Amino acid sequence: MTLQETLTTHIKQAIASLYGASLETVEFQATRKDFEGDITVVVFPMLRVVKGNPVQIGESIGTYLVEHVTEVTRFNVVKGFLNLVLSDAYFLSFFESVTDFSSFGIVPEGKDAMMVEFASPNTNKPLHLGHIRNVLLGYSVARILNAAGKKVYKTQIINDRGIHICKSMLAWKLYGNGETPQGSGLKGDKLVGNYYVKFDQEYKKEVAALIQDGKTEAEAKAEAPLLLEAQKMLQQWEAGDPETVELWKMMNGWVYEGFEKTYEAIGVDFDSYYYESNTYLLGKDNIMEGLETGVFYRKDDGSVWCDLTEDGLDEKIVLRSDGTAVYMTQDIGTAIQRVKDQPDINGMIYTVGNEQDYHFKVLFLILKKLGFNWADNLHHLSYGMVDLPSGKMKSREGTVVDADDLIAEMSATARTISEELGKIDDFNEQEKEQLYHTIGLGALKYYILKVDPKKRILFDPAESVDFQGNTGPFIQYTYARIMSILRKAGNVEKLPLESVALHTKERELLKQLQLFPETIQTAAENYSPALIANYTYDLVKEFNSFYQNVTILGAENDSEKNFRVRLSAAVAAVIKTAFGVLGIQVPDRM
RNA sequence: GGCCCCGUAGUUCAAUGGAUAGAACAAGAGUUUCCUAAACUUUAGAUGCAAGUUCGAUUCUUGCCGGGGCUACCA
Repeated sequence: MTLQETLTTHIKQAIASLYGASLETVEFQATRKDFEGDITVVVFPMLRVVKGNPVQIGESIGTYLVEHVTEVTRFNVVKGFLNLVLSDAYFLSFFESVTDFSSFGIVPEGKDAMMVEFASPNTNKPLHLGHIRNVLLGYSVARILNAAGKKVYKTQIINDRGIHICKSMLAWKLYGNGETPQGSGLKGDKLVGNYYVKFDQEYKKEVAALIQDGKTEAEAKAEAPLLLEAQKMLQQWEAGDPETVELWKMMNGWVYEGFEKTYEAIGVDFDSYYYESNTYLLGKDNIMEGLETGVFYRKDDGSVWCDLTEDGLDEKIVLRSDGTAVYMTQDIGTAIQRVKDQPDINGMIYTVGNEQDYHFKVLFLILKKLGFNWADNLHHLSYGMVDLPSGKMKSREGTVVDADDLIAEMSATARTISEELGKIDDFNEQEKEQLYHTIGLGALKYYILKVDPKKRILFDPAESVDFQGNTGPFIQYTYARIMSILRKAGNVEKLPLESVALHTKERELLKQLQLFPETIQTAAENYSPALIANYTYDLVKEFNSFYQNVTILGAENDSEKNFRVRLSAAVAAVIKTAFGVLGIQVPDRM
């Protein structure tokens, strides 16, 4: 039984015996720093069943608890807040009860499985800052769910077909002179992306020329020879024309090699891949079944729709009049296919930008209407756009922040700062590179993950990311400093804690540590890496305050020293776990 | 027009309906004979506007004002 449960039981008894009333629930919160106490009982809600002055009620409950609960040593009441002071023994026994802080808060993986989709790139251009936010969110949510006991499959759907892919293929064919990644030394995705930009440039020239000749803008855009040729290429691809398919395979292959390098640099991986070229015909059968059961209906022109007006949404088309699929058709089919492929999953998370909020609302509703029991466990992990000071990122115009460039820049910043500090001069070049990468990436990941996903991020590459204050490197630094203490402390055997009297700072640290398992659970329920990030920062602040105010290695006696070293080790272990679920590494030295 | 999201210090972010709205950066003032100063301590500074619900509202409701998005037989 947790302390909260114990307290709840006793408070209910107190209310029953003192006032003859019965309480449903008791509300707790952490005591604010300005007041004495560790845990606070909010009296106000009790006024519904107990008539009286909140302060008096608080006083009488407090008196009762001190008498009946050994962990409560004293109390004070401010307005309607009953602040309880807990005994040292309570905190120390919590500390003793955790045998291994490196797995503290982690729930062992159970059978309940989820699939998390993220990344979802197009194969006509490299990954950019927007993808980074997507990938970091998706990956850390996958890890958080896993830490909370779920089995998790990480997947992505790759948009590897369509007119936009044909555009870069066509441009390469016309202007490429057989350029290859091997020959040019360019990363495959970069090379292909260049031709996508090239297509747009040439296309714009053609459009301008046509307008010169007297066409309207709309006509010019529709009739430009390059576009017509790209459309023809798409038809050839769909018809299975060997030459086109061959070109498509080759260029996509280059892109995948490039993507893999980027994923490796970011430090993420996937368990499965879905390709749109395989899934774009899926879903039609499911539509036909839904037509029979009355979930969908057919209009006179032959198109098939789903009427969602009763649910406050519009009518949605799910099959064109010519019988071909739309985006929605595919997503319905893909979702169903995934459950077939991986029958143990009972829910999916889609990491996709918030411009598709409506699409997923509709998708989930349709799947529910189709009667799938897992449709209740679908979640759109929706996130805001990443904007630049110059405005929106547009890949066709080349105004994007490239993922690889950004990571390299972050490492370079880490290098500059580290070299100035000169703390790792004894590292060899390879070790240094590794460390700069860890720090630079840590800065980037933390910067993005600490923000509520719903909010837009304004990212200024020029100012780059800070390394001071509430940042990844600050937390990594604290970890490295603790590791240094532990190296100096040597092997520490556990001494009994009975003689230890808790310092205020030690109390605060223990309280913060205690919150970790709950934080993981809440983060998993809310799909929120930001909660973990902010928790970790609070823990680190607490540790730094402890570190500055208390001597660890030079403590007055052996048992104090022993306790402080073990406490530091516990903090380090929790930082490592917390950052682990965010997908951020921590260095032993920096 | 309809629907959705966001508006908190100069800036970037916090705050299960709870106490005097927390941090960080930038600005000012301090702290290193001592375990890594990428640190710590400290001063000043904010809920877009107006109503409502409540013992209590940054949080919930409504209206307005600002920013963004969706509203394709595109994906």
